[in-house]
Amino acid sequence: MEFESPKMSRLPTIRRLPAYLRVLRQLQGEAWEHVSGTYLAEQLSLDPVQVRKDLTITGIVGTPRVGFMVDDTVAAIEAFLGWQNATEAFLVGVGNLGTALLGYAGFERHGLKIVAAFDADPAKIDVEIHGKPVYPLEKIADLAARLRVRMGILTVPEIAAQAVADRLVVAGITAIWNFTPVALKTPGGVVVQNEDLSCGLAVLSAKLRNADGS
Amino acid sequence: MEFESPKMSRLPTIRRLPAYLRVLRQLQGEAWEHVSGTYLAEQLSLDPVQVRKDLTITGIVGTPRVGFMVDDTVAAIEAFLGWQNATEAFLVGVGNLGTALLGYAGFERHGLKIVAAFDADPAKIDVEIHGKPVYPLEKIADLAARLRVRMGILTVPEIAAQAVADRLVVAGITAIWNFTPVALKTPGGVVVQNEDLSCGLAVLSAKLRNADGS
DNA sequence: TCAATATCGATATTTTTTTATCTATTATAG
DNA sequence: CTATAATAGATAAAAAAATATCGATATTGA
Repeated sequence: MEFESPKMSRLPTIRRLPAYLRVLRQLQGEAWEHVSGTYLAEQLSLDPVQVRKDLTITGIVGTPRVGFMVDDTVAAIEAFLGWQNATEAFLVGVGNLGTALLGYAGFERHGLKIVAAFDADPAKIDVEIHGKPVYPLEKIADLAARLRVRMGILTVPEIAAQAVADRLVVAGITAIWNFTPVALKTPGGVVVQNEDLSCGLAVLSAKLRNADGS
Repeated sequence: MEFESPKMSRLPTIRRLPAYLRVLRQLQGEAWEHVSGTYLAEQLSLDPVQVRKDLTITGIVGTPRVGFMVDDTVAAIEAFLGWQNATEAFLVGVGNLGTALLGYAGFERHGLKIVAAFDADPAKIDVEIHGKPVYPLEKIADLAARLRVRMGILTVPEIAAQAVADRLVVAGITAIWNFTPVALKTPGGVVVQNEDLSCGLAVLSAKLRNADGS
């Protein structure tokens, strides 16, 4: 017999949780008490069975003929993702994309708080961008240790990606949100989430070519 | 017996194609003639069998003991994705993220050319951002028809997402790259690719919580 | 109280994706 | 010219995910 690990992978499920959360928060604003999986499914163009199955990963249970308690479900998803209290993060690479992410207020609703940014370009140092201070790369290790920051957001040019990632790892960063297209090599124990825009563009291109190509 | 459609879905495969392309282009720069699936797999931390299987979707064939012709493989992937000649696109919503995307030069290597931007805010109209003109939303339909643009990049605030998407569809746009977290309702025949950052953040959060939580 | 219905949760089935195994081919070395 | 090793490609197996089915339960209205 095999013990059930409290959480197997279920990556597709995890990717859908923020969508549930978004709808649920809106319902909170409208003072709903309960919501059915069927309703969530309709809002998100998903299958009701899939919604219910996804929600089980958080441990929440619904009641027949009633649905799920809205507040409890929000709490369960947030707890599952660790979004109740914000994770502090560094952002490295204050280019177009890095600047945009620094200015995105929505992260705070997603348990993420960017506390400092870093860049190799001296011209960008010591100015604040969207209220966040920008430091030279050399300060990463020192600040990471002092502020106990463990997450890094990587928005540097492709050519610098691996070197900066190495620097983050040395500084004790254990989670990297990688916006470069580079497949980073990191030691075990460091988790990396790749966010390569070209993947999505490829899917869209393929769909488009297939939709009108034939 | 069942006919093989020339391309079944194979979405995960399609998402990996840009990564192969990136490595292959680098090899082109170093004047490699051939490359083995094994080498590509190493570079991208993938399984060699998966690489070979993925590449078959493009129709490219390799030769034993040699591998794949680099130039031919690049051409095959680009042809499969329709990236040989650029698709022209509109971008709607010139906020932080929209501005960043307007400034991203890499799209041109991915068969995408943003030809115009749109925004609801009068203060943003009639200025160029990263060399791209910004027009009011009202001009979408007219310009889409005249320039025969079929792809729209959606970077508006969540609250405006569905309305703007509707406007794009009316204007004849058939492909929407959706950077809002909204599950858009669109008529059949319109392809939508969602690029919700919070999905990736959720995965990273779950991995992180799981890595040190236990 | 009782029947009807909406809804959850569990189980089963199908589909998709990944991984493994095996065979055939071809460049290279002897 | 032959043996060997690296590699593609096909087939099969395993794992993961999506989808369907069914029984149980709680609310509603008669």
